[in-house]
Amino acid sequence: MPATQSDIPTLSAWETSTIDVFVRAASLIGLPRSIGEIYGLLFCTPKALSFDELVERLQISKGSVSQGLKVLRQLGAVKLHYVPGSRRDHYQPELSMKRLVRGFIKDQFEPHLLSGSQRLDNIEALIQEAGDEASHAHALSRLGTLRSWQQRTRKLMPIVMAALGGAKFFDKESMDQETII
Amino acid sequence: MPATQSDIPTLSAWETSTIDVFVRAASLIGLPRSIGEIYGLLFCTPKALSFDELVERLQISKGSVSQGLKVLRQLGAVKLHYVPGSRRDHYQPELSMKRLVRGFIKDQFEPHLLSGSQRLDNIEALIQEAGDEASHAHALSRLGTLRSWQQRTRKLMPIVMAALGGAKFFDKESMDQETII
DNA sequence: AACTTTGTTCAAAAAAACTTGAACAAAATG
DNA sequence: CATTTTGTTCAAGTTTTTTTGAACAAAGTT
Repeated sequence: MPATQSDIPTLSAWETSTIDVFVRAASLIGLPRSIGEIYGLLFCTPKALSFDELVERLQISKGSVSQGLKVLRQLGAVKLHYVPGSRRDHYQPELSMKRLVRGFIKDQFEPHLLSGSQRLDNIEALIQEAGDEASHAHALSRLGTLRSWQQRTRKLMPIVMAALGGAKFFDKESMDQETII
Repeated sequence: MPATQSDIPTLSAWETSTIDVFVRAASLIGLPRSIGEIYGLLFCTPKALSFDELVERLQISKGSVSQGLKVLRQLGAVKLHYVPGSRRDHYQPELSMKRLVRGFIKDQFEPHLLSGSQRLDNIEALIQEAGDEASHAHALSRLGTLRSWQQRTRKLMPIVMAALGGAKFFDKESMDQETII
């Protein structure tokens, strides 16, 4: 008894529009369309969706779904949801903006900041061994600017997270939306 | 007397590495390599550079430099610098992190947020006219989440700008780096 | 006015990013 | 253990983005 519950229900108008919002958002942060589609459909759907349901409803290839889910898991943007009686993995979207942002920063931003530090040290060495003494001062000054930017970016992250975690703390005007923390 | 001061001085090692940092940064925020190169070279150089100097030193086409400078001007990331006795435009980099970030947000981020509002209103309409009454509640709940995210993003921007404008206000530990505001 | 300098535009070429689908691995089932 | 189910991998194909360079416009020179 296969119990095939797959009618491949087509996407409704509001689902299509909502997915479109996520496709645009994905592209804004440099993620491919397919990832926006996957997250978008999970976001629209009340119950957890399986791999196959994503393939069928979005009409994209298994390869895209597999890779897309991999990235989304890594970002912490989707969670595995165990469904009793099914062998398939089921996925649900992470709905906490704070966690979504943290995942993105940790995965896509911080690594660049870190590797940046080493690069700047390397640049300092290159300036030292350069022949032209006259321009050392300027080069070192600019390197200082770069280091200052990097430091300030690092300090910004906790502030952003704090603002998302308890907006109350920073903004007395709006203790209203407790929906999603 | 043409006074041609163009030796096409080749890029030094530290300049190449520094430009590389900006190429990576550009790619991180979704801007093409050539824009990172242009800003990077301006950043490295003590004096303002002309269009031609950018073409020659970076060895990229006039088209790329023209388009790249256009975007950088729009972002407020480079400033025109008048050089007496020269008919050419000369450019200098914006060195204020706060202004750079503000330019980026204003130009690349806010437009999406704005158009987003209209899209969400449109989605609400689509939900209303949908046939399936049962799922209205869920759809509207998710729309609420989207609106909350949008609102929180909007509130985040001023906080970020404030943190960059006077980090003093948020972080008592570091009243040290007054270099670039 | 003819010529030169300076920079922009845009169609075509090149490069990069994304998607597909078939082959493959891993694990459950009969 | 053979078979089916479920999902991953990756080379090849497709699409999108970026770069190039030649034609063009605008303004300054002589």
